[in-house]
Amino acid sequence: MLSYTEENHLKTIFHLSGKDSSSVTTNSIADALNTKAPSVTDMLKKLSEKQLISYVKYQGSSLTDNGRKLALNIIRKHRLWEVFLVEKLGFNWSEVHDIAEQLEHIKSDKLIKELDKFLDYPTKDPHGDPIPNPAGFIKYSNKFLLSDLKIGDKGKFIGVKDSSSLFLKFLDKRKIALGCTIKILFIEEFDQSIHLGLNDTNLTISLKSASNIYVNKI
Amino acid sequence: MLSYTEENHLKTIFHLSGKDSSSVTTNSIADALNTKAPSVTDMLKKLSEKQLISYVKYQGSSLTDNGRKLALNIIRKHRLWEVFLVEKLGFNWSEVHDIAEQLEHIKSDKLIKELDKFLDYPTKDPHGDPIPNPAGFIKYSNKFLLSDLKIGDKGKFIGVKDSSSLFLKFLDKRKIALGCTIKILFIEEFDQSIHLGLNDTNLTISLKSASNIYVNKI
DNA sequence: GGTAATTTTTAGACTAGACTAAATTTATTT
DNA sequence: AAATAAATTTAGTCTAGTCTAAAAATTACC
Repeated sequence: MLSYTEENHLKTIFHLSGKDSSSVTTNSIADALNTKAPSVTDMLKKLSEKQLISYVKYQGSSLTDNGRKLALNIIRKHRLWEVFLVEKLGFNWSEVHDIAEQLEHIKSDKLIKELDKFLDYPTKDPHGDPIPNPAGFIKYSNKFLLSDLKIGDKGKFIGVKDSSSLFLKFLDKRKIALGCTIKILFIEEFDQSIHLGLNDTNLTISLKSASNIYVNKI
Repeated sequence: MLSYTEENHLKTIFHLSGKDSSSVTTNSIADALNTKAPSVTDMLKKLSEKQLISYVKYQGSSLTDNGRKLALNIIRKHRLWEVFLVEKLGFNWSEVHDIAEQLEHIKSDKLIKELDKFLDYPTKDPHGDPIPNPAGFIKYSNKFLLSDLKIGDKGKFIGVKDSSSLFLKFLDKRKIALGCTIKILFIEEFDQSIHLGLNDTNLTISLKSASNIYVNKI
């Protein structure tokens, strides 16, 4: 049985690792968890003993198959609860993270099984991220921030990061709607503002706005 | 912000206190929480410092108004989650306690507000116990175990403690159904078996069975 | 390739919560 | 009312998780 803290470390290592399960530095974990490096070092030793990560002093850590499976189970729980909060309780996307952060640690396999059924087996959370299946398989999405695309790239608008009504109005005014296709035409060197092609029209948005828009690369 | 352990102590003191908020012994708390007396003593000092209980060395503890309010809020959360598990996720009464025991500690006022609305403002949990309102008011029920009634008492059958299918079949066979009125006719001195009046017929059940049946005294 | 800067680990201390064993207070019994 | 029993608290120890400061290893740079 893993502790709250052990679970959070596993989850964080997974998130920092990326698709290739690459090695993660101690400091990056500490930053992500709002804790200090020595605390993380202690935990890395512990998780290594339990064979959930492979850890080489001074060289970083990566999840073992077992650790990865556990991490994905926590992420599965987190995302299912997010769906519940948004779909059933009427929460906004932006409000659910902190609550799901607590709910993900509730221990009951049956609870998650029944919740999954109750939600009708969703495959994505409210932010568009894929929900791992019970066996720990995850279908990686090709979700990117619009600001991370290069000139010539195309993406389909699937979500926002900051869903304040101010930003949603901003999108509305420019006719940027969920599902529409966006093409990067040009990026200003000076301020990284982006010229987009959208529905046969062109427009320009700031880096700040582009950093709030998620797209599936196509 | 209270810790998991502080919350559990408050809740336990409430449950042991009864309607009159009477004083509770250190050992009884330790027993209820499956811990040892010295651990409880430490916590009593802490809760006393926070003005959540009044604690006199060697004399026992009782909740202050503030502590009572916090305890009732935890109980409110516990019971709302139980309703959710049974009504929405299809759990059986007997399975929900341990999970609700975890869920009751999730911290988010909005979550409970929305859950309450989603469940359509229930007033009782699946075991028939009243759900305190958001202000910390609880309508005490007159729920008793059938085995605690005296000769001549009458009760309305509202629930069972052990809801194993074996026991439910036992009730079925004797036509003891939710809502029916039961009168205590006589109690055998030798083995405390109970002679009941039920729908114009009489029957006898054992103490063990009577200890599994909840009624509202009428 | 040696020195400086950075990262990471070790060492040692702290807190919350738990325990055992011993001491103290309260209750019971004769 | 003294002696014994029971309940409760104190004293001291342990673990998990956290931290700061110092030491060690790695990386970067001239």
